[in-house]
Amino acid sequence: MLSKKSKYGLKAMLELAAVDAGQKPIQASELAERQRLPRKFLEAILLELTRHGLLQSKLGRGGGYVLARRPGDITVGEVIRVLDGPLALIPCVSKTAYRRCEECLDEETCGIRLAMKEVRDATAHILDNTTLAGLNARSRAGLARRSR
Amino acid sequence: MLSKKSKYGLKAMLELAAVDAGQKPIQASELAERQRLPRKFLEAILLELTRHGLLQSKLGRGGGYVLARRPGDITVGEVIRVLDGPLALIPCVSKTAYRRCEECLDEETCGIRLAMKEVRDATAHILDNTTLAGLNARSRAGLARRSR
DNA sequence: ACCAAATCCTATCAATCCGATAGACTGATT
DNA sequence: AATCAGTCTATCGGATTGATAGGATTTGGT
Repeated sequence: MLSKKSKYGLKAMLELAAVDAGQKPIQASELAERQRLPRKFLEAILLELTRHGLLQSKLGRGGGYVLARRPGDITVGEVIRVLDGPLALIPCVSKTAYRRCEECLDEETCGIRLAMKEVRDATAHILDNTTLAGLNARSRAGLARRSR
Repeated sequence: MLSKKSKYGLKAMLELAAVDAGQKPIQASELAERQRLPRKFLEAILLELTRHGLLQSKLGRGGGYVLARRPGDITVGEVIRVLDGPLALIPCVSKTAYRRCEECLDEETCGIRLAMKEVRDATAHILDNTTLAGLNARSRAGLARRSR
């Protein structure tokens, strides 16, 4: 399951991407309100995203958060990896955080591993090619279609 | 993450599929030993798989477990759904167990939902087309390649 | 009839993670 | 100085996870 942490983090990032005048920072409280997210929890999430270089923060009055890169250059995969860890369903097929499965008798011929590798590759392919900008564009397209 | 429950369950199912004379039941203790899995925990898992009709059990002495269908007719997706629940990463894109995301403002235009739907479709496509027999065949193929 | 072997069932457990909140501190702006 | 907003630490209840214990029940062998 995708944790609420990732969900909330993505919502905030998408919101920031949608505004994207690229300049004036938006406060955590503002983001929380717009998306109806628990303020304090969101703060912790934004902090983590900042530490990992996906957001830039500005302290003090008039401060807040801005995307560290352009919305077309930040992928959903990145955000999820920061907040939830590796995409792979089992550690032995993770590219970013490989670990052996301790109870596995023979990794090379493990059937489960074969299946999970396929899943992880497909997932990574999708999420690493889905950018914030791209998602927002598709959202807007859906909205337009509905109101016709 | 794939839980150990699913992992252990799949290992046991694959082992049963590999034997597959289709007749003599294999005991939980036997399966646990061959795959080095905690016996009691595995028992509970096998029980659950039986309840959901993926295994057939035989009580009493000489009892044990047999696959309920042929190994080519049981998919990895089925097993995981029984033991871990829906494949979808968020409930609002699950086909087998749809539920609304309560904090979502507008499901139709939710960007996260769009991305997660793609992932769930790709995952389901893979896992629902991967059978126990198929996996075992690929394992054997890998083994043969190695020993050349 | 009896015993042994096996599944089935219930209860419980420690450990971990998840979602969330509180409060103090630091830095920037006016 | 006052205020605003991010940063840090600590803590919390609750749920889930992985696992074990102990017994009840069914079956086959002798």
